[in-house]
Amino acid sequence: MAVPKPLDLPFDPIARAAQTWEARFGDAKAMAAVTAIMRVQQILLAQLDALLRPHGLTFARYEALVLLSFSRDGALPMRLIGERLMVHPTSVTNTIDRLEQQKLVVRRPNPRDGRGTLAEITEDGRAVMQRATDDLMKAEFGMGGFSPQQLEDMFGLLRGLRVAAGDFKDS
Amino acid sequence: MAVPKPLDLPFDPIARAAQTWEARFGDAKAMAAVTAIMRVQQILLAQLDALLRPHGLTFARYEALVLLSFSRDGALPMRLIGERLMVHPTSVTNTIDRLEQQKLVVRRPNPRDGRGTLAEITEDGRAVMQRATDDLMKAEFGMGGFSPQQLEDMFGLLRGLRVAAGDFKDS
DNA sequence: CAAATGTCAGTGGTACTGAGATGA
DNA sequence: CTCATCTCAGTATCACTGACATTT
Repeated sequence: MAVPKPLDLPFDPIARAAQTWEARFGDAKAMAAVTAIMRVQQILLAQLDALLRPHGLTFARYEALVLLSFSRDGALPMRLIGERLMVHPTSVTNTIDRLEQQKLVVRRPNPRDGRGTLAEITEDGRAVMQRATDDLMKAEFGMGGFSPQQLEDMFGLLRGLRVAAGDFKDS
Repeated sequence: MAVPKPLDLPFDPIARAAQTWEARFGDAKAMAAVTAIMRVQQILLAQLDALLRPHGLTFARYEALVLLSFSRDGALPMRLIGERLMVHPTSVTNTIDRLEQQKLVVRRPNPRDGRGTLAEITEDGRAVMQRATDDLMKAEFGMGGFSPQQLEDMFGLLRGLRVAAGDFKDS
């Protein structure tokens, strides 16, 4: 996925849609916020994937590598990976399949559960993850335009929605 | 896409990853904000698609219908649709293809440009759009947990990133 | 036995590249 | 002629359903 080309419209297309919406349907704040989130996610994902492509990674695979590298012995059950990354079990299978083909991860049976499989990051995997992380941090994850306070504000605002969706129990 | 099942983790998986990240790589605010945006987009899209499925729509197709219904005579050039919705030309073709199969939109040549094609919303299309909109507004676009002020704050924060990405010129 | 774990096959949606037809 | 518009074929990625084998 390439970085979206600048459109350079002379107006904000979402704000314009919101104006018409107000006149037609009423309050447009929720609609405008949702549309903006969708658009920003698309922009960020395109930027991150462009940064990660030279390393042979997508953002989803990168996240899996980071998670594994953070674990005690570099290995986690498939089930747990899906839980932490909040993705569907079949998506975990797919992600780990690809990482395994790239030799960044190996599968081995879970010694503590005959049903289970562990995904374990390899030395290659750690090296690729480190180089990719350097690039992402240099690019500030595409969030260079924001102050530390704004980043915290955004995380805080979004946290409410994640709790409401049942991702985790608020504590 | 179904609504993601509640995971009900006893902790915030993104916050936990950010903790480890701080210790390992340094400042994690950008990474945490990006990950939260990705997750929230996924949650919202799943909710909206679930609301729209009974109407035979996805969010992308719904947005196209709304845009067309807002236009002066219910018809717009394909090129303009892509510009306003900020999607790739081939994605516009795909979206309009499906809406046309559902008889919610018809294509006709652009009388003012022999190269161009207009997509025009049908009466069926307007009716489906209206019913879908009623449902989405009842569900507050999945943003029921936020105050009007919070919705504006979120839109304002995200606006900066959209301008930086070149979506439109700040005015 | 029921429940959990993981995989596989298949479907549907999105985003893109590259090529090509047509017309401004 | 060049450029813009649109479509098509093909690729990659992702999320999901339903079915299944295996083990707890």
